[in-house]
Amino acid sequence: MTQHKHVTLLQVAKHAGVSRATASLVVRGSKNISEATREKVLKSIQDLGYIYDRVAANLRSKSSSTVGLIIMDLANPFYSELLIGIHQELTKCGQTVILGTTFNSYDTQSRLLSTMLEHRVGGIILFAVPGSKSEVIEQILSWGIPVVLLGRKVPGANCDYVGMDNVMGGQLAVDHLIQKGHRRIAFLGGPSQITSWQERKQGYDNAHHKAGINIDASLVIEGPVTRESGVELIQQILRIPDPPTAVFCYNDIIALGVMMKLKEMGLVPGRDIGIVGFDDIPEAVMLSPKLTTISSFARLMGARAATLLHERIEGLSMEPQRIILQPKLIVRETC
Amino acid sequence: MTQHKHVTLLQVAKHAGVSRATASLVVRGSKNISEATREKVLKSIQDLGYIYDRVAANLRSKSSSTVGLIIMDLANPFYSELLIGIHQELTKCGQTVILGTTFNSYDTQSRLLSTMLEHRVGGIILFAVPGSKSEVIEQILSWGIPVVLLGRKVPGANCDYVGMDNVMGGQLAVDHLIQKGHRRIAFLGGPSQITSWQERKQGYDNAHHKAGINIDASLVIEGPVTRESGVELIQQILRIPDPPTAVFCYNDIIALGVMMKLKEMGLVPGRDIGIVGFDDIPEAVMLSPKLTTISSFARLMGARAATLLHERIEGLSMEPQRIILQPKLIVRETC
DNA sequence: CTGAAAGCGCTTACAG
DNA sequence: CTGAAAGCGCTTACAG
Repeated sequence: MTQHKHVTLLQVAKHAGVSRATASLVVRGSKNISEATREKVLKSIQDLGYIYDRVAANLRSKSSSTVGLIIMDLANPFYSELLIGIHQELTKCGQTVILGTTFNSYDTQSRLLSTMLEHRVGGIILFAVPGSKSEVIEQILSWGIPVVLLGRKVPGANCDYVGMDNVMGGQLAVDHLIQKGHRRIAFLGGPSQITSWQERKQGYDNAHHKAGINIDASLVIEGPVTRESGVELIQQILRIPDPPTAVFCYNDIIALGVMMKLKEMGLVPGRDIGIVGFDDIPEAVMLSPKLTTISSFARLMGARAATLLHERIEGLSMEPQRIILQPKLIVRETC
Repeated sequence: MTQHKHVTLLQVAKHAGVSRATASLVVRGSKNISEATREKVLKSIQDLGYIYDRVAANLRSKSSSTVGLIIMDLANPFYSELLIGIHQELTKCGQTVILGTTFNSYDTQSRLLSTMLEHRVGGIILFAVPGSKSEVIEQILSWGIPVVLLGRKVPGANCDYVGMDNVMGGQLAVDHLIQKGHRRIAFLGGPSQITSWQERKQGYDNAHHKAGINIDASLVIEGPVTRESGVELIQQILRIPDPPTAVFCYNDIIALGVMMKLKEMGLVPGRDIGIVGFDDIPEAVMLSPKLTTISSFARLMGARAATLLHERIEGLSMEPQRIILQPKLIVRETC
């Protein structure tokens, strides 16, 4: 039963009294093998404790059964949700996931990309770091390895993209705040170099224009995507001469920090100050008051990216796709 | 610059005017290569757009640069934290992580283990599903592939284990509740088949015995590890004739559900009913009132497991280790 | 279904 | 450092 030395397919074949080619067909689940032969081989595999070497098989057949996934930061539940969606979908089609996290570092991303290419992944799902170059993407594509960009576009890169309508999301959020009577609305947090920030800001602008409200640039402050940054930014914005009556946060993580600090200051979100987040992470509903936010359907987004990548790997040659999910305003208690 | 066909090491060698063996030494960073030769080869690699094929190299040299990681559920921040710790540590030593999630399904775990073995991982970190058999572990070990068990022991399996002192954790939690004057303390949630549940329950028992309080079996209800389960269980336990005045939750996820429901019922955790959780997930501090809990140092636990696995892979042959982290009571606002 | 041969891209081992 | 050969474990292609 237990076997200490490495068992190869040839040994299995000998044990079963068939040829190596036949054994190979059996492990790959070929149709043109008689039931009797299949059973003989499977029994030998059991008896010898044989493990199929997918790595060797991939080398010979020039195929791959792995997919690289590069995201920013597991600590943000938004990415966990994304990962869940991707992982579920990819596992369904027999792909194994190689994981990498960049923590927003360009160098880390470069290193991860190299590592994954060296491991001969069949494709890559990339949540790109700010400042990513389209040349890098194009180069990978030119090697025949499909790339699906997730959440953030890379300007100039002509490849598949799955993301959401951030402009619309920003607009929905700010429309709602305006409709609730707010006129001075801050936009807090997030790095302004990335497209999703720019797009949400665009939505913020659009909503103001539509309502005929002038934008006060001092109400827009960027920052890293952490709770700490939220804590910091809300203090900063409340110190200005004419502070905002409501805040649109770049995402829920920022909103978490903002709310923590507000409660500490004795202010009640939703009563004393309006707040809208972005992403609808599971935590949003656990806060009190519950966070009003824009859902970005992270799991679905992940699943879509996985499906798209899988189609590419299967060689369905179509034009680069752009899948843009529509955001949804989830009104809860903070506005 | 850009290259459409697969470039091999032999082509690089020819381009650089050296032998294949020399080129191989360069890509592996060997010391006994002159600086001039190294530069020539590196230039050719650049010019041709060569990608080192780690898969082929691993096949030939019978080594591996990947590690398999099997956990339950990414949606629980406890596992995200674990993953962060593991991932950071493993990346440091040049290992690539292959990820799998079981969602508590034995079959899924079996499938993931097979897949990882077929991918020739150098080792496996396993957060074992309830009901895992020690034979399976022993078999993998017998193939020379180290396994580190994380968080949950598998009875009978003689291999490395990194976890925490759950008995002590349970005891700390319940000691604290007793010291705060509670006498009827519920233990809610978690699957009783897994060792960590049994150990926390043991701690619960110990604290009661130490204080000379009888245990009322009707105060202990198990259940799945979800917020929904927390919501359900707190309702159930408050309906009994003589309800508890405090609750020790199997973990913070359960506590989250419990607190949500209590607040909905108009009860204030910490004032009307005492609550202690387990794990100290980042959310614990974001709740209001903030959750008193037992920290299980997830990131550290992950890092320790990764280091241990790495040592094993390096072939440091020592007795199977048991690393048991000490839990810590974090007193906040719910008790 | 079998059998013998070649090859995937690399490393190993060795004589020079 | 070079060069030629063998081999890691598999698949491919083909004649039988």
